[in-house]
Amino acid sequence: MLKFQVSHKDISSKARAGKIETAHGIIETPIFMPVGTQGTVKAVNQYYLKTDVKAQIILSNTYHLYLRPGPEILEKAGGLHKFINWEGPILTDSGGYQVYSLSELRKMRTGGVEFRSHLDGSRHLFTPEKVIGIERSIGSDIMMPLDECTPFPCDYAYAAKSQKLTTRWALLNKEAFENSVPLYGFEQYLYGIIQGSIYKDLREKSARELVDMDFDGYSIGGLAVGEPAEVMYDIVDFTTDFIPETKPRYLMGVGRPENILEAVARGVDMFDCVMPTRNARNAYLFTFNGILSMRNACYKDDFTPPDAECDCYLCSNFTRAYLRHLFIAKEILALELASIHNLHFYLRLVRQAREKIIDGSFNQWKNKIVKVLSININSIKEV
RNA sequence: GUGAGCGUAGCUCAGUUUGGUUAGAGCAUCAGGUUGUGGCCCUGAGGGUCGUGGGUUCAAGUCCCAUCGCUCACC
Repeated sequence: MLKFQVSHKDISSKARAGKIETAHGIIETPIFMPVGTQGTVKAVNQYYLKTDVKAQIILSNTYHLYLRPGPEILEKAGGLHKFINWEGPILTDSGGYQVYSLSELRKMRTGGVEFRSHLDGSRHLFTPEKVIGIERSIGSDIMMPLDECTPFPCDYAYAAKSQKLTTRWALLNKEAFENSVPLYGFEQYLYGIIQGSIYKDLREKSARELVDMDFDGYSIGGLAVGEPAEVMYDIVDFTTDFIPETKPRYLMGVGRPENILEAVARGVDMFDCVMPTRNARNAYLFTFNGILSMRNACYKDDFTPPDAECDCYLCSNFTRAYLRHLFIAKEILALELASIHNLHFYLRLVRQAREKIIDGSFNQWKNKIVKVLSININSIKEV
């Protein structure tokens, strides 16, 4: 069983601070996991990931790694950690999200999902057993089971049917997990993914069924797919009550900085999202004073750091004018610098959240900071 | 000098044959978006004396004349 210890609880919210112990290190929660779909956090090398971003765990993707480079290569390499030279923990998503996001290419079957590769059109079948096998080849510390991520909006009948399917698959995932062994000499763990769209009775049913199966942790999936943020918060708040306090809770694919803080307040411990890295590649910087859109012309001759209060590699060495120039010129360095900054920001955000939980001031701090996080700094300048 | 071709948005060009709503596209510029990631993609905006001048016509980017500029070929 995965070791997880909750050390502090916030008084005025459901926020908690804890530690997850894996073979590749301890993860202090709440935590944000940078997304490295194909065995690389896009545009950020492992050195900066460790030293500047201070990532404690990264996420990778079973679907993408299965198609390329393939499980055989990963096994020959001695697992993903060795292959990519990342010593810290790794969590793998199962491909359940790709079932949703690449939905034109797939067909749901009772036993699994049949899909066509987005790379070459070849046909493949993912079953719970197969996915666990691939995740054994990858050697991720924390594995996600195959699930179905429902879209939004999603009618009740489909959500109910899908939730039932995800639960059935969860059982098969668990069996496959228990009937297989790690390939690289260290323990791997398996979470359960709670589905049920925006319907509370389905969320409760899903949570209860999965908790009965006793997973190492519990993910909340199928959110942040287009529903209003308030609906997401409400479902998260409702769902975390059904997850044992002694298990880590992971809100998949979330989100904006303010989404993360609101979810921490509702009892979530783990997050991942493409936003800091994808938006970085689109010149969108997060800061504790708001958002900077670095392509904006107003930064053409702004020779101040992107965020004067940030000590990341970008902000302690370069100016807004230079970064804007790099983006306009489509230089690779722009993507790297902005990605480092945004990840640095996200990890600093959850680290601060943890500190505030520990010293008992989380909720007030959260309410104050959420207000400024989504402000566009450029629009303030013009007012 | 002679002949031919070309001048339409910042750039590259459609549209001219057969005159007919408010002259378009791609790129660029400017501004938004992006939630278990394809640097992709999506949305919106600004930008035009159709080289210039005259003529024909109800109507000209389109037809006619002149003129200026550029390119190529030949002297």
